[in-house]
Amino acid sequence: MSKEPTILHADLDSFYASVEQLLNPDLRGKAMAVGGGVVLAASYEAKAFGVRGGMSGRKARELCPHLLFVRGNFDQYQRLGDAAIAILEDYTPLIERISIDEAFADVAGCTHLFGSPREIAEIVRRRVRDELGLPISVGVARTKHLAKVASQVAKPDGLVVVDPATELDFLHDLPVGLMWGVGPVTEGKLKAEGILTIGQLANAPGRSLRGLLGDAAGEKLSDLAWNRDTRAIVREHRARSAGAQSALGRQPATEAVFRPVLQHLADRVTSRLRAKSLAGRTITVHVRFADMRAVTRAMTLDAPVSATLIVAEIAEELVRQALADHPKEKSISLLAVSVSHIEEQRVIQLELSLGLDDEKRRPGSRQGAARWSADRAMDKARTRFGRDVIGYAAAHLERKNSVPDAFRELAEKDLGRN
DNA sequence: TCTGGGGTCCTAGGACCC
DNA sequence: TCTGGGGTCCTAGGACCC
Repeated sequence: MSKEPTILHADLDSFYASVEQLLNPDLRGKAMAVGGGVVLAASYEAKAFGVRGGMSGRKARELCPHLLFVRGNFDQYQRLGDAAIAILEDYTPLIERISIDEAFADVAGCTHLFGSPREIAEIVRRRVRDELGLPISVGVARTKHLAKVASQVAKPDGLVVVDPATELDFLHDLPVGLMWGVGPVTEGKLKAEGILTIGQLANAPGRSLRGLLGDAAGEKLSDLAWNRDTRAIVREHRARSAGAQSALGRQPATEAVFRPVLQHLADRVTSRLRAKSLAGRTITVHVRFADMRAVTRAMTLDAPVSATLIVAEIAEELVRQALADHPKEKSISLLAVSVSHIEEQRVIQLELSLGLDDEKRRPGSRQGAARWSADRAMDKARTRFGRDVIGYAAAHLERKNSVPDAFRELAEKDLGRN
């Protein structure tokens, strides 16, 4: 591992809210939030009242009665998030984008051109402020985890460089909740053991930690607490799954309700897969009941699929199973469809998408094999669920989106190259 | 207090194979 | 007839992240 801290973690502050305050001067200095039913992002002025992302709009208004809500300008978020990443790219190609507003960068190879990591971080922060008008916090350290912790400590609108000589001193005084992988549940378990700081976690016996949190999590947190983080910057991640979900409020758990929703979700997912020449073998559905309890049903096929109708029919059958297993649940509040075990599927993609896309041109000799695979997958489904599972489904869905499509697209991860 | 949408990884138990 | 161990895959559920 290198001696110098060259990993930057750059994180735009309260991103959506900052963009809204940038676009509309009337919102500056005010407690405001993006969203409606749910808070997608809150300004620092709102956070001072305890308003947090993910919180229901009602709860947020309780905490902060004068809170201003704005609908999102999602295309602007995409544009400005990309622009901030582009500024980082002026200094190094070694960038791992985590989300729309957050990225790691390794500047080890470019300090001779642009100065020390601290200087590069300062330049990036100034340029994002000057050119885009947005606050961004940056952490600089020897490891990804420490850089990320540092950027959280730096917020709002700050820079923290962790000196390698004192990194454990820096880390060990901080609360465990700042660690990557410690959420509310883990934090609660640790607290029950009297472990409140990262230092206390570091000094807890590894065995008891693994017993408390499981082998993998115990091991990982122990490593992170001692700053034994060996993860490198990864520029491109291959997608392992793709999914879509829709909150329904509270609707009767009937075929008339779930069929059109599942067809819409299947179409969203498979069209994304087909666009990247991908297909997947495992179809998973989530059903959340009115009481917020959720169940999962999954089925793995012999061959990968990406056709809307196949995924939709299997999803419907899985939902029927889930409902049959919970006969007392009369209402559902959310449905989700996801496809995993994803593989590249250039040839079969063309076949399965026949009639759905424009791509009908293909070498005739491949048709047989592709059809065979599709049929085999269908046969597997029929073996499991009965003859008439796979058929033609019509229903088109006209529905009022609970969330704008632009936000869905924002949340989608790029499934990969191509 | 009834909460969006898109992901990753881990665990435990069971089926199945050698 | 009863009994072992190791490995892989699948399913269901859960925690966590942005």
